[in-house]
Amino acid sequence: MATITDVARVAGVSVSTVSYAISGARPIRPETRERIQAAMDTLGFQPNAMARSLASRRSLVLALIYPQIAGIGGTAGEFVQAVAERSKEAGYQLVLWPFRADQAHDIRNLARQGMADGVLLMEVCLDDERIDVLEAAHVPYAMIGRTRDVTQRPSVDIDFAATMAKALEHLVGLGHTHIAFVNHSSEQVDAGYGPAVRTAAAFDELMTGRGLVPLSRTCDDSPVAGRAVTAEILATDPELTAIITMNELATFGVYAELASRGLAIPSGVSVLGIVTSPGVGTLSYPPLTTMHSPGAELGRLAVDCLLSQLDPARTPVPNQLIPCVLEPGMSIGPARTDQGSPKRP
Amino acid sequence: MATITDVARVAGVSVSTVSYAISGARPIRPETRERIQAAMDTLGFQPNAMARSLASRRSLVLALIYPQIAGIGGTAGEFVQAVAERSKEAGYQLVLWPFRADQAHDIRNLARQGMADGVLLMEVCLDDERIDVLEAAHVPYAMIGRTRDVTQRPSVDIDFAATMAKALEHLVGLGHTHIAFVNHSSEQVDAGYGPAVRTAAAFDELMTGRGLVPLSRTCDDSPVAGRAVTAEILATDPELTAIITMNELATFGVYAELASRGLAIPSGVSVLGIVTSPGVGTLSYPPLTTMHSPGAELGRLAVDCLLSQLDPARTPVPNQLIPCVLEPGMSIGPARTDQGSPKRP
DNA sequence: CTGTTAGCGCGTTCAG
DNA sequence: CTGAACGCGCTAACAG
Repeated sequence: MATITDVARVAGVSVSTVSYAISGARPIRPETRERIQAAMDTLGFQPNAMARSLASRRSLVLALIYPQIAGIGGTAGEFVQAVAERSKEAGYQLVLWPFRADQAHDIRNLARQGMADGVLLMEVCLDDERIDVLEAAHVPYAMIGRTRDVTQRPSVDIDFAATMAKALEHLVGLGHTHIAFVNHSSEQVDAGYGPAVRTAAAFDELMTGRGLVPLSRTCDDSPVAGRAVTAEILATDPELTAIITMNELATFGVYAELASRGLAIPSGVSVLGIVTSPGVGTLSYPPLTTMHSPGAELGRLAVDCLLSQLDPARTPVPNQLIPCVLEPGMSIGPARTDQGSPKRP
Repeated sequence: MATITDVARVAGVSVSTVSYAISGARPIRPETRERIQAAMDTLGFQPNAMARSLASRRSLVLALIYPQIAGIGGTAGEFVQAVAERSKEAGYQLVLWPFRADQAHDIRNLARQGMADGVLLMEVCLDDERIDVLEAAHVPYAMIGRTRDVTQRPSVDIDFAATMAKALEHLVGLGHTHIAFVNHSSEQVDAGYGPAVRTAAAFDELMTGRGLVPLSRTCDDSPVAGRAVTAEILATDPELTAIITMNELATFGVYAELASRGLAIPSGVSVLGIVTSPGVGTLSYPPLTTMHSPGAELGRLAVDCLLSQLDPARTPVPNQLIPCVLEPGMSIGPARTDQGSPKRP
């Protein structure tokens, strides 16, 4: 493996000249630069990443801390992909740190080893000890999600309130007044999982604000649980005409339960999946109308947000909230009026 | 940030003693060891990863080269997760290198920078130039998938032939003789994408071997394409009673097309999804019977396979082929005999 | 515009 | 069992 010293010798210059030719941190005479380039080419020189990092005190590596990449839909996958690609564009590598939210100290210790210049946190909870630990250790970070206090901590997130507002506007505009919301599991709500908490809060507030009765339910992330909660919802409000789900797996159960009861979509009940991965709508029949997460955009923004802290020269990236994007399907229609249609048992 | 020198000073020993206490490469008197440990604790010492790598010439980092993590189902996500966790267990970090298969030289150059000790290749093609480039550069690697020549190159893979054999055995045992296979897209077949090529070959051979007529079709990865190919298949063989799909997105289209024709599953047509992600079966109604990819197991094995090359002391991991695992659903039944049932138009 | 050189923090010989 | 010292390959003063 050729070193910078080899290049310098072959090119007939000093090592610092080679170093500066590579970094461009100081002007080099074109003629010299060409000799150096030729030497690098013939030697197949590639700068040693470790030596470079040790000397410069910058690893050019970002760490992505995540609890769970797998799972249906690939929202997380899409996000990870965007993060990796944006990092590469910016000249950084991305390492994966599979830590749970309660392993804040392991994260801190790893960060202290200088392997990464900054960390990206996914799935931030309302009260997230990782944030405190990272701030105490002066580790640059950016989070996807938000803690409870919406202070000026670096973050990007989905605008859950705006997403719910758009969802309700759409449905109410079609005459729906009896609308249910199927959330993530109660465990996730209790754990302070931001999306679950914020969206439920927005649903309650917006429904009440419109003089409507919010029917909100938590639901385990599974089709089976989705079926059960649908049955329970229909029993609770026989007038129900629309269901908003924020639980992809459960949504398949919602479809199944409605089908087994002979309730057509959308003529019997309209269904709207929010905060979904792109494309999941097409997996159902009739195609589910969705508002999908802007995963790729969030990924890019998160990287930019973190990089703007690492390099003050970069234009700072403000905290951004991005609403989900409506992806029309065929699962939403006007509210059923029940005129002449058989009552459900 | 405390360094090893600080620890040595506080503990009243030399730096090399601290180093050996950490690595355990040479015996240290218990008393001394304790003083060192105490010093490390009070200083919150964490060894600098870059300095360590530079001196030891080992980065303790593995690189995962992937073309596409996103996509429905999360097979890739499950795999990535397993790789990251196994790496961590083994004391390695995992970096993501988002390169396409045709960027072999970029991969080589990155590897030469010494950022990673070895690379993992996903989605290997039958003729994969990355393998040649990596071997020429003496970069340790392990691949998920196989090249055309099944030589002793380090790899782990799904046993597509065995998977198809089990699938056919199951269906034929239930009386099915008119069986179709829905593959990935023709682009992927033409590109030499291993799973598509090997499984199709196995289908043809096994069907013919049983004296049956193989009806094999490529299909774009989308529900729409799945619908179209299902219609075409049914027109081609009106006696068809079973469909094997290796295309998750298309499978949703298969279901939709069958439903729209009033063909019940499984009484009209049985459907078996192979090489799926775990859990997708439950997304359909009736639940799809699947044979899901052993993604997590493959991930762990791939890491072990690579590590066994980096550290000759490890027990070598042989190339392994793992068949998919049957996950019973409700989409398979005995073959329809057509006695008394209305003929399709 | 270019060269010299002192570190960056740690691993690992070689002496003791 | 312990310590001193060199080197890993490169960056970034400082000196011309």
